[in-house]
Amino acid sequence: MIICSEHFDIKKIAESGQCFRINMLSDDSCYLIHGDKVLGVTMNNKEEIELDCSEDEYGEIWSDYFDMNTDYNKIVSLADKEDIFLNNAIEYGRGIRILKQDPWEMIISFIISQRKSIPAIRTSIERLSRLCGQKIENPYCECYAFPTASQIISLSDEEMSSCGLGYRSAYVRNAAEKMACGEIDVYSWNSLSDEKLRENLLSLYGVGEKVAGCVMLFGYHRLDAFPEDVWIKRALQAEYPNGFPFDAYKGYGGIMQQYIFFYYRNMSKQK
DNA sequence: CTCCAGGGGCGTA
DNA sequence: TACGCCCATGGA
Repeated sequence: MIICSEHFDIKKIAESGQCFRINMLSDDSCYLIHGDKVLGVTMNNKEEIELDCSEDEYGEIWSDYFDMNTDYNKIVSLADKEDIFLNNAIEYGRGIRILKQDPWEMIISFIISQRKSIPAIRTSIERLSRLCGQKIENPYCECYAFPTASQIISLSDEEMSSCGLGYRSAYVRNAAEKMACGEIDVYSWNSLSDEKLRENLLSLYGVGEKVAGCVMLFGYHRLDAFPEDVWIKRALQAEYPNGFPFDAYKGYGGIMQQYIFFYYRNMSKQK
């Protein structure tokens, strides 16, 4: 089916560091893996997006996954008109959305992400899924769902190392053991307050402030979460010597964070 | 408080 | 081909 939005650029979303399972086939075409589904996405032109699914499946799964009920025009219009940097970042990143991804997948993915580049994270997650995830029949690729906790704990240390997890293996195994034995249920954390959710995430071995922030934003859709990695820290230091106006953007600071991250990182790469 | 492991991708020579 | 650089967290 076809959807229309000026805030939907799957390539920018794929490069924005929030999702590691979008595989670009060309500049405007890709497939992505979510749960036990694979979806083909093609950008026919700037504002027309073709999704390879039925209207029913779109309504049941993808509309929510792509967060189509959030009005990005309204949010970006709230940016301070005198903040040239932020307005440039928003214009440059137009099309980025915050996806609603699976909390369990986000916890493990961002534990793996620490001290890794985006391509390296993608490689590790692909290997892990291939090793123990459920195979998904689809017309695009040999695809495997992101593994469950019990699938992960079935792996030997050697198998985990073969995914390039390095010292993160112990973090991943610890979280999977807690989840598999029922000590924690990350899906039930959806109902918690931001503060309690952050506390629970930080209690996991290998999860610090930055990883917790990413999981809150991308796995629990807490739009106030503002994960600060090195790029964001550099951007805020360079562009907001008096501090970023968090209070002015209460309720969607995480969206501003995505625009700033994408813009600043790409500007730095250019030179 | 400071220091540093650890491993894969990437830019540079 | 080879080398240095990047990098989030826990633990010494």
